[in-house]
Parts: sequence; structure tokens; C-alpha cells
Amino acid sequence: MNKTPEAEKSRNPALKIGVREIAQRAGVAPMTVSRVLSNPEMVRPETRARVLKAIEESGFVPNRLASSFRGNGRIIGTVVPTLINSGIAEQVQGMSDECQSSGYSMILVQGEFTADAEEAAVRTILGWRPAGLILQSFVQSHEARALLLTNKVPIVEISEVKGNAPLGTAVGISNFDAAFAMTTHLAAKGYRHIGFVSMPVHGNDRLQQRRAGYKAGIAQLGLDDSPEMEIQVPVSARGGADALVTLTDRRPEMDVIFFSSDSLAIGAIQECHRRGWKIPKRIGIAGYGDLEFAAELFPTLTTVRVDRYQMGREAVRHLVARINGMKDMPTITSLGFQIIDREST
Amino acid sequence: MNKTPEAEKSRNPALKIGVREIAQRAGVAPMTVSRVLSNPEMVRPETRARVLKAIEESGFVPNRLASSFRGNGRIIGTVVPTLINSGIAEQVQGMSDECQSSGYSMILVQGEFTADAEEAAVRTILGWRPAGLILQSFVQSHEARALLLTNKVPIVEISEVKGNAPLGTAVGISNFDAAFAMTTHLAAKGYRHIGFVSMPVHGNDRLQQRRAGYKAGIAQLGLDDSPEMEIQVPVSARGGADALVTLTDRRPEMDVIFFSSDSLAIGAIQECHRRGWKIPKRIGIAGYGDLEFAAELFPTLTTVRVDRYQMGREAVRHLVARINGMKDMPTITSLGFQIIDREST
DNA sequence: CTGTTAGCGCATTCAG
DNA sequence: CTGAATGCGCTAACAG
Repeated sequence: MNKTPEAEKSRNPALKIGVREIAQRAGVAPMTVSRVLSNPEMVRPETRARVLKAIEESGFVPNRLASSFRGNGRIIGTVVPTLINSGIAEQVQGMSDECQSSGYSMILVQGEFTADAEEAAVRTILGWRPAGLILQSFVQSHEARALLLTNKVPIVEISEVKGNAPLGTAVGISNFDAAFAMTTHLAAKGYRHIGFVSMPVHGNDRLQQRRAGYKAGIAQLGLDDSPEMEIQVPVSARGGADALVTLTDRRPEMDVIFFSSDSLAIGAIQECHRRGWKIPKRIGIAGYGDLEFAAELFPTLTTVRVDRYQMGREAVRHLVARINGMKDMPTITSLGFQIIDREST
Repeated sequence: MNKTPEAEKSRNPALKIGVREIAQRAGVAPMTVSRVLSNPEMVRPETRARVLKAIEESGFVPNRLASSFRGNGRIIGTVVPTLINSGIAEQVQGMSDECQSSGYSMILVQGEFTADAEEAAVRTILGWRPAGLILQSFVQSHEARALLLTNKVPIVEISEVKGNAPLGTAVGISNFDAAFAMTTHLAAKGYRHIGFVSMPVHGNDRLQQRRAGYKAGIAQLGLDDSPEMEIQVPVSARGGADALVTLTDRRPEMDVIFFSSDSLAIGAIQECHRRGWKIPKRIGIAGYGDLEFAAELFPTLTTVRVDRYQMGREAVRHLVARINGMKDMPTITSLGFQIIDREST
């Protein structure tokens, strides 16, 4: 006769049901239900089946807040600058997919590009007591670093792999090598006056490395390394168009331009159309990033393909391995890149 | 002499610190610390200052897991198909920004386009006991709906506002009106043979509405409404190029084509370049979406601008209002769209 | 293989 | 305005 008011509870929304409810229905202890949820193999098949049945019938959805709170967290946090820029979006997609297959959920926080914003973002994420963090390497304000250092959260950085990664494991590609490879590739195709356009490199490790790779290539090949061969412009198609004009005005003999981003290159191609310049006859155009449109443009764009999606997946894979205590993961993992040779060069 | 072993603890990682620690340092009760965190105005300024100081000095980051768990949740969940497609990415960015200004964190789960995946995604999100959910309107499997209905989580759908939104509030634009407006706009510019290209409309409310808007426009204007004037192709630049070819083969007199997505239109423009067709002289091209590149292409693309970023923000704003018990939010909120007339028509 | 006990860090409730 | 007691739902640690 000492029945708790179950009858009433059983009609309640699924979310009010807990392990205790399920345990009662299945005639086991709450702990057993918990085990069925997280370590099914520890429970005898018949018992497990009963519990599973009770779960299904009741529409019980375990409260991850409670389990993360009590036991091991199942949140992976990430700070990204902005998604409006397909590069990052693909990376985040990769992270998200890999998180899902590993049973983690992803909390996404915008970190902008200022130190304050970054610190706020890190603080927000840390509040969720994530099992691990994925960070982009740049910025990293002093405050944010301190916060991260104080707390021993495993961290994987998606970054230039030739930089140093003091906060944790680094996954990424060598922007230096990629830019070097493109420069060499262009020279191999017969170009002799290779211009270079990049976004402002200040404070951006990756861009600095790309530029360094270009310069190293030029130096090794003994080509024209005058400062007049390069220019920095804001990142936009407009910037690319302007750069094309400036550079070819300065050096009419320039026969190809290597843009450190596809957006820039696309802008330059449009400018060529406006001026009636044939590509690559009048001038060759090469980009970096292999945006989706790169293969669809007229002419199709020669570029460096960096698999951002895979980078995201790989970063999470490494992070999960570290969360699970694997000590033998490499500190720096370099993913490959490919030179995609198309019509524009 | 009865000091608790604070000295030792104070050197510990910030994450181990709790309200209790802070309370001790500030000489108040844990509850007061909690109040400083969530309702600062309830605490006398001097007391508050002391607590704040203790928090700062210790690097304490409140455990949001615990507070969400205990009290009001601060998570907003969202299910998206994929981010690799700038439209959704901008929307998510808008959501993320608005979440941040409202003090919520966003959990992002991929829902793919199948019923199973969608159900799994909803289940995962529900596990986090979110304060609210933002959903895209399409798919919505039976299982997922059941789950959502059982639980009384506030929901805002980003959707076609002319559809029905049984699960909650809807925020979006009328794809019908937008397509109608573009069709009328093209006619006003003098075009008389307006073709239409869309991705497969099956099961996609938005696309169906766009098509309906186009047809309604054609009907009202008394223009050529033969089935030969439209075609459905897979979404890709390639698809757009193919559609251009097929349609102009079928109807050489076609003088403009309205593509139901910018990607398609961009592909068609590239195909025109390949064939040496002048735009808009030989044929006009119009798109839908106003991708970033739309304004940078040659020729610049006439299109429908839909502010996806704003949609995301608006959706969260509505959701937060509903979470806070506002009952007077409109059930359906229609954001505007703009016809952007550029060189391609 | 399964059950019991205890408590994670915070906020709701009710007293001062 | 501030404090004390209590418990959210789950799982680690231990016992059986």
C-alpha cells in the first residue's frame, strides 16, 4: 500500500522521468539503469533488455546535464572567430560530425578577434566544464591563456604546425610548405614574375607563414624578389581586384599572381573579365583554400586545397584521445595539402 | 588558528573552486555569492564588492552545469542540416551572437536530412534540457515531433512563414512573396520569357513556395507559363550551367532565367562566359539568396537578399522572450527581403 | 553482475 | 538584505 504516486508521474512529460522511475518500472536499482546507459556490457543481457524496454516505453531521455555534472563531462567547447567565411564553417562541421560519433556535444562560442572577447569566450566555455577545448591558434590574449593554463583542460589547437603550440596539441597544415609548393609549382609551369597578395599578416601566424613560404620559394628559385612584387590588402573580392590593378601597374611584366586566399583571387578574376584580360594568357591567377566555387568559376581556379573539414574531425579525434588518457598522441599533427592545378594558370 | 586548509586550495585550479570557497573568502554565505552571480541588485553594494573581489582574485568560473541543472537552464539548442553552405552558417552566426548577448550558450547538433538522424539530434539536444530550441522547418520526422510534443520546450522555427508552424513560433520570410516580387521585377524591366530553375522541391517547403511565387507572378502577368519554362536540377554550380543550356535549347527566345539559388545562378554565369554570351544582352540571370560573391562577380548578380544573419538573431530573440514568459509574441514573424537589382539583368 | 550510500555545485525556499 | 537547510538527477566508490 505504500506506493508512491507513480500513476500520476507516469503521465508527465518524458523529461520529468529519471533513472529512478525507469529503475522501478524495470524492477532494478537506479544504478543499473545508469550502467545500461553508459556501460551496457556490464549488465546481464536479460536485465539490460528489461531496462531498455522500460526506457523505450517511457520515452526517457537521460539528463546529460546531471551526468556531465556528476561524472565525466561530455562537452567539447570551441571558440571560433566567425562562421561567415566558409573555411571555418567547414572546420566546425568536421568537429561537429566527429563529436557526434564520439558521443560528445559541442558548445560553440564566438571569440571575435580582440583580447577581451576572447577572454569572455574562454570564460563562458570553461563555465560548462568541458572535457576538452578546440582553439584556433591566433590571438590568445594574456588573460585567456592564464585562464586556460590554470585549468587543466585538454586542448587541441588548429593552427600552423610550424608555430609553437604551448597550450596543447596542434593539428593543422604547414602554411609555409603549402605556399612554398605553390610558388615552386608556378615556376615549374614557366612563370617568372610571380606576384604575391595577402591580407594583412600582422598577428596572424598562418598568413605570416604563407608569405614566408612564398618568399622562400622565390629566393630558392632566384626569381624577382623585389618588394614591389607583393602587396597586402583587406580580405574581400574588392581587395583582390585592387591588388591586381596595383601590382600590374607597378610591374607590367608580372605574369602570375599568387593570392593568399581564394576570395582575393576570385575578385581578381572578375576584374580581369571587366578589363577583357584573358586568363591565363594575359596573367595567371592562383588562390589558396579551394573554396567550393573555385572549381566552378570561369576560368577554374588553380589553388591550394586544404581540407578544413578533415582538420576539424582530426582535431576532435586527437582531443578525445587525450581526454581518454592516451599519452602517445603526437604533439603536432600535420595534415596534407594539395596543389590543384586548373585553368587559371 | 582554526584555519581551514585554504592556503592549499587557493593554489588549486580555478575550476575546483566553488561558491563555498568564495563565500569563505568574502566572509558571507554561499547563497550570497550565488546572488551576486545571478541577481546582483539583490545584494548590498559593499557586500557585492567584497564577493566580486574574491571571485576575481581566485579566478573562479561558476559551474554553469550545476546552475543549469539546479535552476534555470541557459542552453539553447539547435539542429541544423549542414554548415557547409553559407546560408545556414550566417544564420547560425546570428543565433550565436544573439545567444551570447542574452547570456545563453548554444548547443549545435547536426540533423542531416533523414528522419532517423533528425530524431537522434532532437534526442541529443533534449538530453541537455535546453531552455529552448531553434529548428529549421523541414523534415521533422514523426518520431522527432512526438519527442518535441511530449516535452514542453519552447520552440522557434526558422521557416517559410506561409507554411503552418505547429510546433511553435515561426520566424522567417515568405519565399512565395519574394519569388513573386522577383518575377514581377523582371517583367517590369521588360523581360517577357522568364525561365525558372530550382533544386528539387520535393519535401522542401521553402522551395515549393518559391516556385509557387514564380508561377503566381507569371500567371498574373499573363506571360508564358508552359512547363518548358522550368526545370529542376541538383544544387550546384554545375546544375545551374546545365539548366541554362537545357532551357535555352528548349526555348531560344527565353530572355531571362530566375534561379532559385545564387549557387545555381553563378554556375550559369560561368557557363555564359564559356560560351561567350554577354549578360544580360544575350540572356539575363537572376538568383536568390545574395551570397557574398553575388556583388563581386562579373557581371554582378541580380538577386533576392534574405538576411539570414538577422533571421538567426530574431529567432533567438523570440525564443528568449518566450522562455521569459512573454505571451504576446507574434506566432509568425515575417522578416523582409529585398530585390537587389544589379548588372546581370 | 547488481545494489547501497553519498555527494557533485548550485539555487529554491523559507527564516531571520 | 542575508543565511540555513535541502535536493535537483545522476554516478563513483564500495559492498554484496
